[in-house]
Amino acid sequence: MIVQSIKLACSNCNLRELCMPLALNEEELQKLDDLVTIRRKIPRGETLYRNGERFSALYAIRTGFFKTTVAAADGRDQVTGFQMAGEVIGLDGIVSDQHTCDAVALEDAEVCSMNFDLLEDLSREITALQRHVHKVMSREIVRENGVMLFLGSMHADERLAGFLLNLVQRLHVRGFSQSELILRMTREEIGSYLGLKLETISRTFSKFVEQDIIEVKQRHVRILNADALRLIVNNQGCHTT
Amino acid sequence: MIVQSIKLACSNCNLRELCMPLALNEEELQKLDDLVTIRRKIPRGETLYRNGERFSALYAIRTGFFKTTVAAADGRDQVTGFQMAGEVIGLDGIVSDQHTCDAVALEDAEVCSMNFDLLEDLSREITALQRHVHKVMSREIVRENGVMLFLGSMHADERLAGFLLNLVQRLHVRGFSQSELILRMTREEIGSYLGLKLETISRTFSKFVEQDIIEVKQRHVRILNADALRLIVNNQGCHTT
DNA sequence: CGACACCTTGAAGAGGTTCAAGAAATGTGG
DNA sequence: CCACATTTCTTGAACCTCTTCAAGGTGTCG
Repeated sequence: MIVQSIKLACSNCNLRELCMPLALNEEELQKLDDLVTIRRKIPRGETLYRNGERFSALYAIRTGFFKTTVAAADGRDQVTGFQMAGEVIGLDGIVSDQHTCDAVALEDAEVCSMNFDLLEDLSREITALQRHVHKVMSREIVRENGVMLFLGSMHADERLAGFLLNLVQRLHVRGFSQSELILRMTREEIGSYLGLKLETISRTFSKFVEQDIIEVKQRHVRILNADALRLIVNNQGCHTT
Repeated sequence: MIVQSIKLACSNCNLRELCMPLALNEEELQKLDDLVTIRRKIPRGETLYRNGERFSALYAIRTGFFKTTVAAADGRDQVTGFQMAGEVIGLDGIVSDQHTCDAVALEDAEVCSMNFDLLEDLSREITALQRHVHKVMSREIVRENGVMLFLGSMHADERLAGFLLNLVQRLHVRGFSQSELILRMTREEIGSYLGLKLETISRTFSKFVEQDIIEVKQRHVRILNADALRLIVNNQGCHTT
């Protein structure tokens, strides 16, 4: 757990548009910079926080890729999300002052730590920041609603197609390709997130490859036919069998 | 859509402990009362809000019972939650100023409408209220994490057992029995929530009845052996087959 | 009382899982 | 830099849970 006291500056951060999309004046930006003072590096495989740990801060991801998981009483666990640069994690800890899931770096990562008490103080002063915090939390609720729809009423190929489209869309917003991506997680982690076994993920990938919808070389995926994926998600992909 | 301008008073509300568990002074309570001025009655079967509708307020449920659903592009829909008195709904609308799910009353209901802009204004003034809003949203995120765990990695009997325990626990907090409950929703709605078909719900109920874990008379359920349900959820109920 | 929505149960079927084996990639230490 | 161990991925075959389809039963409300 490496904590560095490097002075950061939201005002200069190229992720601000994603992370803090606000129209702030000079003074407000300065206060924001004062809030986000600590940067933490999380090597691949290490946790940013764990279930049961005391909650004190939200984290804005600067670089890297995370998964969050919740554990059942008997040890089974479920991936609840994958998070990338510009996204905020740690919201689960607010309600009970304890984190209720684990956040694990899937590649070397760097996060900006935002002390939550200070964030609350500041968001009482800066209306736009208050609104932003509310939107970040609401967005997470809506995202989870979408996952529930996937898990509760979609087939394996629909889930995986939607997953790929979602990933590539988020990467595209960050300036990456619309059609190529590198998976930072294993088949097993994808499976856990989608409520499927790793073998099913592998088979479904193979099926998509056979249909010339994607190319797969290990973690490297190229989308050849995004429309086909969209049709599959919308359950109109039956005739393509 | 019946809107009444009845003057309400949080200060007198017997649900305040659930809905707004705050230590507020006289003046703050008065401001809260000013915020919550509109009460809406929603007859059974009607919607409080719909996907696509403009978002303007959160709703605190005074009486009655709701379900929320999200719809897929092809029409399939998924129940994302059941909400009862003292719970707050509408959080999904904050992020995009539009609701992204439907909220349907499963029995005649009454809600207190809280204009969200005013709520934000007030929560900048009252620290305890700000904190409370954050906790309500975080609680919803954590709840949905739990549902994802259910949907993603549990069997039919585990899901239903967990569902019953959760319902009865929430009812108990509200002063109802720990062992008896009346289901306000159909088997199909339970099934949708749990990612199962209504026949599976029915069969699993029957299985629990045969094992003397519960009694079922239509919507009326009596829990005879809560420990057995807990064992099932924790995946230690195998030997009871 | 009749119409309708809801629930139960059986039998057949499908989608995904489990088990197993081997291949490919990745990392480690000499 | 190569050999070896380990992790990850793919694919096949058998199996199982849940779904689908179907029919009949129960409760409710005008």
